Amino acid sequence: MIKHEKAIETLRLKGHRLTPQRLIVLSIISSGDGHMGVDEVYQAAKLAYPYMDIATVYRTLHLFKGLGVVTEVAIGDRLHFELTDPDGHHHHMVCRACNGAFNLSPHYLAEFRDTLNKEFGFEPDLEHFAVSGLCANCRAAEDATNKKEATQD
Amino acid sequence: MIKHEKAIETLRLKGHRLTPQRLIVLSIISSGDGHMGVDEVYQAAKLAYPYMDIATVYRTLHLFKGLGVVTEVAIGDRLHFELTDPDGHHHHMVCRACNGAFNLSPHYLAEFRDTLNKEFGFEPDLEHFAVSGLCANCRAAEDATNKKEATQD
DNA sequence: TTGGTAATCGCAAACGGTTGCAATAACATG
DNA sequence: CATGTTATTGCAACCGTTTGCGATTACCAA
Repeated sequence: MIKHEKAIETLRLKGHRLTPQRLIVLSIISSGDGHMGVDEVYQAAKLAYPYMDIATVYRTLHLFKGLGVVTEVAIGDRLHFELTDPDGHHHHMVCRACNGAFNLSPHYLAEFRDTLNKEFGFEPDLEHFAVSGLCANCRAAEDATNKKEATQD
Repeated sequence: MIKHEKAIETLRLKGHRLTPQRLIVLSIISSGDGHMGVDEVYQAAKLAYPYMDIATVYRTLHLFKGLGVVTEVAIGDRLHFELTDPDGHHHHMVCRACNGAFNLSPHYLAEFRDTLNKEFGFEPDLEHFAVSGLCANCRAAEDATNKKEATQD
């Protein structure tokens, strides 16, 4: 719970107000393990404070993100948030079949970033980075039932 | 306009119907150069066929995407579409400051994919891949006016 | 050419997420 | 502790995108 207090201090130092809503969202994110969907956070927050509004949840999460307290990761087409990892960032690989999320050490992205920097002067945003794809399990499963047809709406 | 006809044949072969709406969307995407925003496509389509609905545009683009006819690329938080490049894919770097999109040869992603494959057995979806970041111009501009405060909502 | 039928359409409502605005409340100051 | 200022809230409306549904229409077979 040290992170908790450090985040609160960050809030105060930057001149942001300490509202019950913010403390609730912070404690929910802190107590959950790993990334949480926005609605997960919202539902949990409503238990603690029934007037909680989804807009407040979004605003709070964006504020925390700007302060570096939480990290945003897009999983599928939904936003998820987790406490920023203090001992170095990690990234995610998200399987499009099973929706499983796997951590990816920044090491594997370092050379990619270097290349983009050198070749194009482009500085990629890798903090909030998730690579979509197929995990080893689902690849095996898909190879088994080998169907590759254009999906149709 | 060969792509055009090939795409039409793909539609028929897979058992999809050749509707005027689909042909219109196809010709718009074919005639535009590079990726187009959905609303761009929609507005152009309404000129050709005033009853065109935005839902139909989305459904058509998703169908084309499933067939490999067009490629989806998320720019900022909006979807864009372009004719699938037949001579090898390319990817995009999108600047978060100026929203400019720069093409990225697949070569620069190849080693990244190889690493993920080898280390994790993970096969990334790099077809519809855009790297967000800061382009060389905007980095220079940002260095000049050196402000780095937590953004606030 | 004429049906029959299922894919596709247009519409409207819903989704996840964002934003404008008036009311509220956190904090500083006296 | 009372007061003023201003950030923050809850609400409702909006955005881009998706989806359910009844009406339409492309396509196939007769």
